[in-house]
Amino acid sequence: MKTIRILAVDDHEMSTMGYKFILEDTEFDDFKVFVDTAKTFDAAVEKIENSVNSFQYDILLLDIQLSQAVEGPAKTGEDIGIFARKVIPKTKIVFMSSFSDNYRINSILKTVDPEGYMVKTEIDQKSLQAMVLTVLNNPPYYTQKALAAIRKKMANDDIVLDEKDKKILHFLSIGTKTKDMVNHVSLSLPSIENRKRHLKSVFGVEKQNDQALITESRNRGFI
Amino acid sequence: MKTIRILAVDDHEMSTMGYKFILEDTEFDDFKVFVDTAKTFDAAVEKIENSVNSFQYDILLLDIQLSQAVEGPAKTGEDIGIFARKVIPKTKIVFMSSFSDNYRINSILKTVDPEGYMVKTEIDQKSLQAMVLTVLNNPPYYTQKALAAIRKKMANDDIVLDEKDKKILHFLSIGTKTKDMVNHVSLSLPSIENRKRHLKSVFGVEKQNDQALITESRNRGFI
DNA sequence: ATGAAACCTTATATATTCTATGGTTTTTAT
DNA sequence: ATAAAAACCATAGAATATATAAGGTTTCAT
Repeated sequence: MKTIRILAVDDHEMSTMGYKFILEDTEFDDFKVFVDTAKTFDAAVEKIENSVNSFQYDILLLDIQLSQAVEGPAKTGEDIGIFARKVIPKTKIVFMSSFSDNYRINSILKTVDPEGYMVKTEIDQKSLQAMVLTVLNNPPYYTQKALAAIRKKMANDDIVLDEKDKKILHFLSIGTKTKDMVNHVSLSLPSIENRKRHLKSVFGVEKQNDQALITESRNRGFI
Repeated sequence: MKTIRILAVDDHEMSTMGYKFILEDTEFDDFKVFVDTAKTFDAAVEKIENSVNSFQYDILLLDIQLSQAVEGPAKTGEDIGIFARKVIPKTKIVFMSSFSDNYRINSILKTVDPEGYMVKTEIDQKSLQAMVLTVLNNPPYYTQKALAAIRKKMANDDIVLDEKDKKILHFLSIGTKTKDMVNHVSLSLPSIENRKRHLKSVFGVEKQNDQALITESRNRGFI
């Protein structure tokens, strides 16, 4: 019988062990599953590299946030995904993330375009099994919370914000004063005001205060 | 026991009857289902209007293409959805469509943002029942083919085309010659050439012919 | 009441995009 | 193989949109 090889990457050993026990104990029709695990970015990359010229994993289960071994730029599950797409493009990638916020999901769906995205609170035995089957045969597999975020994005797909708009929204959301934004956004004060006005009109909160703008951008998944 | 009221709109009576028989025969835990049907745009709108000040439907099942009663601008299920969102915003809307092309799905997801989208070839008893439950309790519900289209869109979300770009791609795909496009796009010939060049660079098919551009835009779900 | 920040307006400057023109290369039909 | 048609490319000037500077008004907190 065919063996499906899975590599589960998560700094919480309990998670990877959970995936391993559940999936290896499941009786699939056409195959059995073997789950390999890795706890760090480096360990995961090494296992992937070793697999390139031999068996190659069928599925990668990636947590997004991994604890850092050394100081420096954060090495996340997203980076593992980007790396894996290059060296083993045929391997299916599924993110297992505690993040259900739109911003993060949107980012992952663009940079890696994974075959699956599961929000951790929605993972259980049944969904894990369904995920494996769907990802292998007829991707993608998204859990409900991921789907809800995706739906929001699709509904607001006509609204396009450039980097400056996003920065303005971000600084606004953390309470930065408009006049202080010139230090962060590389635009003149009137331009920033102008863009804020424009954003308010785009989000349908004309003539309302900044709080309304922040709330609405959050609702639509832009912050 | 609570009754869930559904209005199914489709010009093929076989479809609406199928939904009716299956759903009314299903034993749901907390409710039973009553399915009303309509075969035309006008009949559907009338039933919706009549419901506004009385029971109000819980779910609308809408086919996109409806046969035309009179000549004139096509009145589609999409229009019914837009109308329903205005007069009965709390009613859940699900499209039951033969279209699985990206363009159509993307459009619907923006204009109506329905709680569900089912591609007809994927509809069966089980999926119908799951759809009702999901849409009522935890939307959205999309079938796999719809999901595949949505995934494509999300992965290419950074590429933004305006109306003129879309027209150029469309006319290109139906074999219109570049020089003839000036009659359709309201741009000068050099501008069209320029946009084509730009599109090719955006889609990563620089220095290749138009066929490559068309193929790539199709792959990414823009045509 | 007063100062600070936010908000708005107008004129000018800057940048982007479109067009017109004229050329070169590629394709197509004979 | 060759001539005509279409596609492709480059440049300069026109049109459009966006940013800035300067100055005024409104709003809010103390």
